Amino acid sequence: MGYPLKKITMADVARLANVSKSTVSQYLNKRYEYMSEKTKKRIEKAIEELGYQPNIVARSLKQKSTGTIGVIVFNILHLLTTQVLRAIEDVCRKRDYHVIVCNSDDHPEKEKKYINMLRAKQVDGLIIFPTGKNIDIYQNMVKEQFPLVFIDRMVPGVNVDAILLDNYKASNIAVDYFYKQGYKKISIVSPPFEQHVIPRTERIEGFQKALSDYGLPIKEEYVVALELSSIKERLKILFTSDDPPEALFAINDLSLMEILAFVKENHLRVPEDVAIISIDDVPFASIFTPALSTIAQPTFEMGEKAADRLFEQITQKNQHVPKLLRFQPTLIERDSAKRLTNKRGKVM
Amino acid sequence: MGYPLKKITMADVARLANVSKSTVSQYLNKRYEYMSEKTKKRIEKAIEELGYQPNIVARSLKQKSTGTIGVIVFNILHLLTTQVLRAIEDVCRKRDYHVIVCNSDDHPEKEKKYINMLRAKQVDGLIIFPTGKNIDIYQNMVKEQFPLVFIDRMVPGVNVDAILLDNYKASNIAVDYFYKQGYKKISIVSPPFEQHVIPRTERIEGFQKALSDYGLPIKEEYVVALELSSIKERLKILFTSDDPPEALFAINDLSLMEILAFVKENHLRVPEDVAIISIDDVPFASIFTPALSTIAQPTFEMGEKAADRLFEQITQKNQHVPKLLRFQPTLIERDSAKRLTNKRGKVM
DNA sequence: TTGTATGCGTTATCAA
DNA sequence: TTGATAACGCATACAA
Repeated sequence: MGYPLKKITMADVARLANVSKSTVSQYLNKRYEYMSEKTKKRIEKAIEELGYQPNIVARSLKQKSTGTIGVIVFNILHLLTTQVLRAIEDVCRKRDYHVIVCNSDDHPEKEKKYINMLRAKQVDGLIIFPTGKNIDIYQNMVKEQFPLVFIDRMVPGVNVDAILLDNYKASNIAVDYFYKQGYKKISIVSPPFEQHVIPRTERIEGFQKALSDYGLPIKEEYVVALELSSIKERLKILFTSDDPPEALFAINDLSLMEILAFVKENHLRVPEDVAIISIDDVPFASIFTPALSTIAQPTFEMGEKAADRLFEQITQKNQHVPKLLRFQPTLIERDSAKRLTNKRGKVM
Repeated sequence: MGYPLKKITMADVARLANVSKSTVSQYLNKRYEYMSEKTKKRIEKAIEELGYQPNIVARSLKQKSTGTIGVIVFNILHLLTTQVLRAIEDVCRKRDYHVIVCNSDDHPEKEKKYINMLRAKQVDGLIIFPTGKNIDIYQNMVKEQFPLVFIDRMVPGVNVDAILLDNYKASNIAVDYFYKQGYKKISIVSPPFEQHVIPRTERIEGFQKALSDYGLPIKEEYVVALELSSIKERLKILFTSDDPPEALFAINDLSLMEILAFVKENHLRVPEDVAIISIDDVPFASIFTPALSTIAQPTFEMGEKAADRLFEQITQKNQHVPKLLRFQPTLIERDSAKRLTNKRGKVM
C-alpha cells in the first residue's frame, strides 16, 4: 500500500466481492435491475476498498467509442479559436466527452497528420478549421460517414456540416455604417488574398459588392491585402497620396492591430483623420481611445452549434444531412467611426 | 466500396498479404530486422490497398500508454493559459503525443471530476493549473507516482513539480521602476485576496515587502483587492480622496482592464495623473496610448518546461525528484509609467 | 439474479 | 524469418 502498485482491475474487485466480473460490470454500468441489494453493497465496498478506477481504454476498445473528439484549429493563440473551443468544451462536458486540441498552423501537412492520428486514436468525431488543402482526406471521411464538422471555412465540393460567419453581411454592415456616418472613401485592410481562405475572400468580395450597391467608388488601391508586416508601409503610401481614404475596414483583429499601430505611429486622429471598423470584437475595444466600433462574430454560438451538429452525427450516423450554416455578425457601435460633427469643419 | 464499411484490422491485412498478424505487427513497429524484403513489400501493398489504419486504442490497452496527456486549465479564454497550452502542444507534437484540454473554472469539483476521468482514460500524465483544494487527490497521485506537474500555482504540502513565476520579483520590478521614475505613492490593484491563489498572494506580499525595502509608505487603502466589478468604484473613491496614489500596479491583465476603464471614464491622463504598470504583457500594450509598460511572464518557456518535466516523469518514472521552478519576469518599458518631465510642473 | 465464455485489435512470448 | 497463442481490461450473449 502506497507503493507504485499495479493497477486494480475489475477482476480484483470481483474477487474481493466474491462475484464474477460480469456482475461488477453490470454494477458499473448501473444495470441494477436484477441485482440484489447485498451484492450491490459488496461490490461497492470492494471498489471503495481497492480504490478501483475503471479503464476506459479497455471499454473503448470493446464499445468502439472513446468519448473523445478531436478539434483541429489553426492556432489556439487566436482569440476566435479559444472562444470557439470554450463553447465546444462546454457542450462536451455535459456529455462527459473530452476534447483533444491540435494546432495545424494552417499547414495542410500538419492537418493531415493530425487527422490521421486522431482517427487512429479512434476519436468519435472531428471539428476542423480546415486548411482546405486535403480534399481527398476530407472526402474519404464523408464517404465513410465519419462525424465531421468544418468551422470558419468551408471547402467547396466537400459535403459536410460547416459553420460560417455571414461574411458578406459583415462587410455590408461596415460599408453601410460608414456610408450612413458620411464616409465615402473606404479602404479595406486584410492579410493576403487567398482563394481558399473563405472568410477573407468573402469579406473582400462582400466589401466590393457593398461599395457598388451604395454607389461608392471602388478604387483598386483601397484594397490593401498584404502580409501583416507590409500593411503599415502601404497605408503610409495611401495616406500620403492625393486621395487618401477616410475610413478603414479591418477584416479581422490582426489587420486591426496593424491599422492601430499605423495610426499611432503617424499621429492620426480617429475618427477625425480616419474612421475605423473591424470584424472581431477585440477585448480592448471599449477601453481604447477612441472606443473601437467593431463587428462581432457570435463565436460561442458558433462553437456550440459545431459541437451540437457533431453529436447529432455521432448519435444518428445514418440520416444526418450536411448543412452550411451561416451565423449573423452584429455591429457594436462605439466611437471609432462616428459621424463627424463640425468640430473640424468636416461635414458628412 | 464507398459504403459505411466495417473497420479494416490487422487481421485483414494479414489475410490479404498472406502472413500472420504478428508479422504485420512487426512491420508496423518497424522491426524489420528479420523480415524478408518480399513479405515487407506484400504487407506494404496490402495496407495500401485496404487503406488500413492501426487502432491505437487497442495498442494502448496492450502497452499501457496512450500517447496522450491531460491539461486542466482554469479557463482557456485566459491569455496566459492559451500561451502555456501552445507551448505544451508544441513539445507534445514532437513526441507524437496529444493533449486533452479541460477547463476547471477554478472549481475544485470540476477539477476533481476531470482528474478522475482523465486518469480513467489512461492519460500518461497531467499538467494542472491547480485549484489547490483537492489535496487528497493530488497526494494520491504522488503516492502512485503518477506523472504530474503543477503550473501557475503550487500547493503547499504536495511534493510535485511546479512551474511558477517569481512573483516577488515581479512586484519588486514594478516598485523599483516606479520608484526610480519618481513615483512614491503606489497602489496595487488585484482581484480578491485568497490564501491559496499563490500568484495573487505572492504578488501582494512582494509588493508590500518592496515598498518597505524602498522606505515607501504602506497605506492600507492603497491595497485594492476586490471583485473586478467593484474595482472602478473603489478607485474613484481613492482618487477623490485627499491623498490619491500617483501610480497603479495591476497584478494581472484583468485588473489592468479595470484600471484602464476607470482611467478612460474619468478622463485621467497617463502617466501625468496616474502611472500604470501591469503584470502580463497584453497584446495591445504597444498600440495603446500611452503605450503600456508591462511585466511579462515567460509563458512559452513555462509551458515548455512543464511539458519537459512531465515527459521526464513519464519516461523515467522512478528517480525523478520534484522541484519548484521559478521563472523570471521581465520589464517591458513603454510609456505608461515614464518619469514626468516638467511639462506640467510636476517633478519627480 | 449471477456466472461463463468470447471478442474487441493490438503486442509479446516463444516455437517452429 | 515467421506464426500460434496468450494476454491487455472490459462488455455482452447466453447459460445457469
